[in-house]
Amino acid sequence: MISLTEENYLKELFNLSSESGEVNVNELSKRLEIKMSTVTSMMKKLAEKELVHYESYKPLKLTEKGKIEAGLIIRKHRLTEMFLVEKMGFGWEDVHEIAEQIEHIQSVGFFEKMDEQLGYPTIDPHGSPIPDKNGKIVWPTYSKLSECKAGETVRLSAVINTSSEFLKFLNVREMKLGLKIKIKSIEIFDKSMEVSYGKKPSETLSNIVCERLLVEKEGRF
Amino acid sequence: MISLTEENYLKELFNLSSESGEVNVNELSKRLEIKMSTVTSMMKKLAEKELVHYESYKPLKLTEKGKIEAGLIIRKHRLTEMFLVEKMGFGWEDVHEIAEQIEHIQSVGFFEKMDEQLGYPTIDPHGSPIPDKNGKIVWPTYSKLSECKAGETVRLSAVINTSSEFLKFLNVREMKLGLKIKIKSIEIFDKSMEVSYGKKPSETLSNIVCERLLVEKEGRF
DNA sequence: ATATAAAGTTAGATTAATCTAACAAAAATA
DNA sequence: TATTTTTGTTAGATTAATCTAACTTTATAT
Repeated sequence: MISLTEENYLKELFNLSSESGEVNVNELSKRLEIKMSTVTSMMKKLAEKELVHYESYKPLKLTEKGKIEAGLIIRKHRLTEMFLVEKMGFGWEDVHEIAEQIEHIQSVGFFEKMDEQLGYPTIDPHGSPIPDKNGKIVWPTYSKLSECKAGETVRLSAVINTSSEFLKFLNVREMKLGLKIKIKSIEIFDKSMEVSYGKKPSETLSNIVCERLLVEKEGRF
Repeated sequence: MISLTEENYLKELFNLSSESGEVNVNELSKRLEIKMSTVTSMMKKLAEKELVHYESYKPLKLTEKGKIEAGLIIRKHRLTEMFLVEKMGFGWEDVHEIAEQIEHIQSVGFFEKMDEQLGYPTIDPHGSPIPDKNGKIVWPTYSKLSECKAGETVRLSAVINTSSEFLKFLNVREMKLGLKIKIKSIEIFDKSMEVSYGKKPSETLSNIVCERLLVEKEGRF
């Protein structure tokens, strides 16, 4: 049995390793807001349970079993977010906090019903892929908007940061997933971008923002 | 702040006192499947927090504050059960276990959305009243079917036991809330009742069952 | 009314999850 | 390379929630 606390460690390990590859105790500690000493002892416990490969002073790694368990928790989180947006009328900026709690509900039927009612979605409201019933996840090949070139037209496919402040920022600018964005020019000095999209003929997006927007390049035709 | 564990004690205290009036440590202990010694120490803790009136060897009583807090938890439980049945397609026999978990979710918006989508319901799928936003509850004046007389026609308004076995028993017999039931006769020996309802011209219900069915007497006309 | 049973309490131990403080290893820098 | 900083570990304490075992109070039954 995996405790709620252990679930949180597994989930953050999973998230951190998809973001930054290698995960160390310090990073995990900061992310969970739990002291390093506590993280170390929890890693030993999770290693006992064969959910984590742990060696002193080495980077942390989930075992295959750990990845699956983490994937299943993230599946519950993302299905919940989708349900909250699609079926309950929440904005994408309000769902994270609730999903953080509902992801720990133990009930196969509950999440199966959500999945079914949503028509078996594969991405959540922020564009992140939803792991399948076996906990497996496939990340589509998105690029950061910040890495695109002037003149390109791209489609907004996901957002990296799901903080409600960032999402509200996007709301104000009428930016949502699926939006077609044209990159008009890039300021070399600060890498800010002048773009057009929807009804907006010209908006400037800072590099900080562009780093957090994932896009797909439009087939040229 | 009230912990999840404390919430469970408050809720069971509330439920037991509406069922049986006075609540003692032993009953609460059995209901929560927690040893009496643990219950005693938790009662002292809840008394510290002014949620329970506690005196050694005396029956347990919620304070006004404790009743409100308990009412708010039960509100979340019953709104959830209603949501699961009405909006997610669960049967009334499957919702208790899930609601036991979701009742602990901390999010005002989540339960407000449920309430709104359900049209501000006042009873849950088992006929129990849903406490209002202030944690206040009003029990309608139901009678037990077992206390009715032969010849009476009554309407099934609530079920006392929400165990999935009992509810499945009712499902098999096509009994659901709102059903009009005619009491044809009562067997004096074991107090079982011969009744008719819906498409069933004659069914026998044991006293055990009749004790768990709450009904409203139909206005005679 | 006294003995027995049931209910309730107290003391002390246990477990999970956390912390602080001291120490050790690894990485960065002078 | 030697020193300093950062990162990681260990040891020991703390808190919440639980338990067992011993004891006490209240209720029940002869």
